[in-house]
Amino acid sequence: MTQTPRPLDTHLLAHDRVYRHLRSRIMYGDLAPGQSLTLRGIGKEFGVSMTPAREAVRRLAAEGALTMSASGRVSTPALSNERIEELAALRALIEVELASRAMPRAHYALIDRLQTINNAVSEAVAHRDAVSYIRSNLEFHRTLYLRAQAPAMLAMAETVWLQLGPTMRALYGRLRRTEPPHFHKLIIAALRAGDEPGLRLAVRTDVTQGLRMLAT
Amino acid sequence: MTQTPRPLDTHLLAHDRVYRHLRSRIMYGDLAPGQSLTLRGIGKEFGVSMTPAREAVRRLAAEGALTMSASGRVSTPALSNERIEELAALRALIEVELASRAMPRAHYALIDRLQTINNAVSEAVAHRDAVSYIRSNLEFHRTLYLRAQAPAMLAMAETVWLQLGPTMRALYGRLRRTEPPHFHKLIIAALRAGDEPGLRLAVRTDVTQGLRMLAT
DNA sequence: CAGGCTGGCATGTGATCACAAAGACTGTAT
DNA sequence: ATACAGTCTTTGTGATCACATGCCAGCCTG
Repeated sequence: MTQTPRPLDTHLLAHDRVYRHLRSRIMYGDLAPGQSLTLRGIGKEFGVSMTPAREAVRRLAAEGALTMSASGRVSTPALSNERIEELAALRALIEVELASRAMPRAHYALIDRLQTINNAVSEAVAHRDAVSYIRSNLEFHRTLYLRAQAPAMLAMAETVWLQLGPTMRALYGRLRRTEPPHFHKLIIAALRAGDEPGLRLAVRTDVTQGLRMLAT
Repeated sequence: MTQTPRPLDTHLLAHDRVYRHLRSRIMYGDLAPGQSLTLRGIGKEFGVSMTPAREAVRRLAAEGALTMSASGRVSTPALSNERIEELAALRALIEVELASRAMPRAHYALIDRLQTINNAVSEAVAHRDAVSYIRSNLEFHRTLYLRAQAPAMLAMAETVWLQLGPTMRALYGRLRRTEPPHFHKLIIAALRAGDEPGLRLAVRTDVTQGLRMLAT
């Protein structure tokens, strides 16, 4: 490692840059479900050839963030209700465990940061900004789970978020809510009180509730 | 190479063929932890160019089945004890849920098949064949979980198996056990009795026990 | 006007190449 | 004998190209 000539963009490898950008877009709901992408289009957009575009796309597809038709056409996935329920259950399982592991290490500074992030969530809800809402909501969860010191579990949770990204966008886009996130307050309260069963319940409910209203 | 000379192999796409073969090798412990691979070597072995080899490798790396150094060198991962503990916890979480969901649909035919597979497990243990042991052991679990009708969860479980593959190989390779798998019998018994809490406990124990003896 | 067919365009796949960087190896000096 | 330096080989990366395939529009026919 001589010296990276680029202070921004930690990894300067083309395929990684493309991967990260696309991943963000998908996870935070910039792309609607069913939207299709082309390798040449991605390449042109990022100023690279098809090769790194293909690697990024295949990686995303492997993580379930994109689906590939038999002919190799890629598009953002349109999830069935069963799939959504399953992914919600997975979120509940993993994230409850992460929260539980994070709790003993959650100091006041962390809780304050969660509070701050949660204000951003409320603001996004008030402005009906779906992308900001998803982004700050996930940041709230990630900030808490980071304290669990369980990178493999966190990676799994993020993979699930990734798969739900376009769907969440579609969901919150047609949502008329303006009330701030109630269950986040419960999470913070349980954290403050050191109430582990309460924390588990609050996380499970928060994670499950949003997806429940998908049942058509 | 205009026409693939191979009528078998359901998917005739080069990168997919390479991916599947490598994945099997890793998951079933054909490769020791820390073993390094080269793209040109893989390409030569499968008779393809570097391009599909790279895609297969990157996909495996994305799934945690291979690690890539900063310079892009790939090798099978040597897991830390914390990582192993974490992955074991993940297995417990997900597989207990899968077993629980599979139980209501577990008919006699399924239990018989589990019994048969378990005999293969016993035989592999008796012959001290680590690869056969891992393969039939995972087949036992997969057969049960398939009944849960939860493809996303099963995929996650398999990803964890994949990450643990080389480590399990190293573990069972230096194991001197010859007794047949006790906890599998408990699982089958709980299934027969319709004892859901017992099933959860049996699965959790079976999944956890093997990795416990890793704590150096 | 409807339905099927054909031709052309768009798109993914895999091979090959040039290049850069990382590692290994060898020879030398201390 | 060991440490260092220079080179030579190995290896990953990304661009480009040829090719096969799938999709779609427009046309023709009934």
